[in-house]
Amino acid sequence: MAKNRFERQVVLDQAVDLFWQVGYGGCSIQKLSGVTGLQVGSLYHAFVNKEGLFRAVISRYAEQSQTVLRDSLSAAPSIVQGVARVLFSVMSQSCARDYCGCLLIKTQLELSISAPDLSALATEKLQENEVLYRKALAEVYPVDEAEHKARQVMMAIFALRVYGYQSQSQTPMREAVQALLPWVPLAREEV
Amino acid sequence: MAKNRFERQVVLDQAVDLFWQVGYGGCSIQKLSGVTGLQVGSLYHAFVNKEGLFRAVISRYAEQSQTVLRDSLSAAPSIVQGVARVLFSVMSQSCARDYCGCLLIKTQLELSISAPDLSALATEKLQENEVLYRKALAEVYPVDEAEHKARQVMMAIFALRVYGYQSQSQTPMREAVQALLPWVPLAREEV
DNA sequence: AAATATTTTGAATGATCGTTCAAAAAATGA
DNA sequence: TCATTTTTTGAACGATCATTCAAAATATTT
Repeated sequence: MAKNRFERQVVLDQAVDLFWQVGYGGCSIQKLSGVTGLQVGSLYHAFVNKEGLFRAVISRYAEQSQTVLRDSLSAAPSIVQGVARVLFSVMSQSCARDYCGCLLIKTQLELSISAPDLSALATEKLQENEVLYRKALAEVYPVDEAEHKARQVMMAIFALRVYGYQSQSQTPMREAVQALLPWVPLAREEV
Repeated sequence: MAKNRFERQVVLDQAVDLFWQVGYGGCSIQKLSGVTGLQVGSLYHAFVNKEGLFRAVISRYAEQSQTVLRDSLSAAPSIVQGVARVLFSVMSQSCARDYCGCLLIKTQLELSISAPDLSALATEKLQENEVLYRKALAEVYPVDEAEHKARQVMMAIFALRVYGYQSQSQTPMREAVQALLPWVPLAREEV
């Protein structure tokens, strides 16, 4: 059993970047070959087909962002300050020059008709994020209120991920999020 | 000067549906030929190329949705009730079986890297919608408050357009929007 | 070291892509 | 009606697409 000569995670990260930028339909196996340095046949050997590679890419992306989310929430002095930090992070990403949104949201929208299974996979991963917020918020709120607030946080992030395409600065977004989620301490200097 | 034998608006509406469902990249000229009944050459004669047809499609879609938006806001007994009606409309669309989101949002996300001009066109049209909300709200609020509330409405709609892919029923969305936009009268029976 | 198993190569396949264009059809102006 | 202009046709082009596969290279086992 000869081992792979490439590092699966490195290849996946390169594939994540390309899919993230141009979407599932805009990304060809030949382009992925160019970006990863693997030949076309090797990609098929390792991931079966384009859909298999994309599923691995979605899982990799979701896994990474869930790790970041978990760490951000647990590292903050309080849950709500953790939520505030995550929101700040999303807002600052939106203003970066090479901003290209959220891969899961983009996948959900792009493939809902032409590849419902892949769209549903992205939806599942997003729902796992909502569960993370719910569990964290349940530590300081009653469960039903935590559920509601988690949904509100998800919706605020969705809004930022879309609004980020037209916003140049963070200020209007921060004001808007503060109005939408008044229970999140965005105003304090240290969040 | 021989007249076109097809009706431009009908063809555009058919093209809107296809682009809306499968996106810019997922939509080929040959498929558009099949859907519209026009031959490939006729489409090129009328719209120059795929990008030209897509620009016309985006304008058509935006024009239609702006008309609906304007009418909804002006027909309501008050501005805020008009906003409530629009939000209800978005929520009910999200729960339809053939839901496929908002063409402008999908375009913005899909093409931000591979076709920035087309992505920016979609952004412009969305900003025109925000202006409509702002002008309407300025009739009952101070201009700066109208500006803030218009942005909040846009963000709530963005959130619904994305969250709609995972929500089965309207109730959780209505509760969330009510929490995010407490000044919008969603609770009343007649909005 | 030899035999075996696995991975990597990269050219080739047929399908589909966006686009072109000369010829045919249809509409208009005279 | 006839000449002219415009629209429509639909086959064809090269490029790119997802996928395949036999041969070569490499790793593991014996």
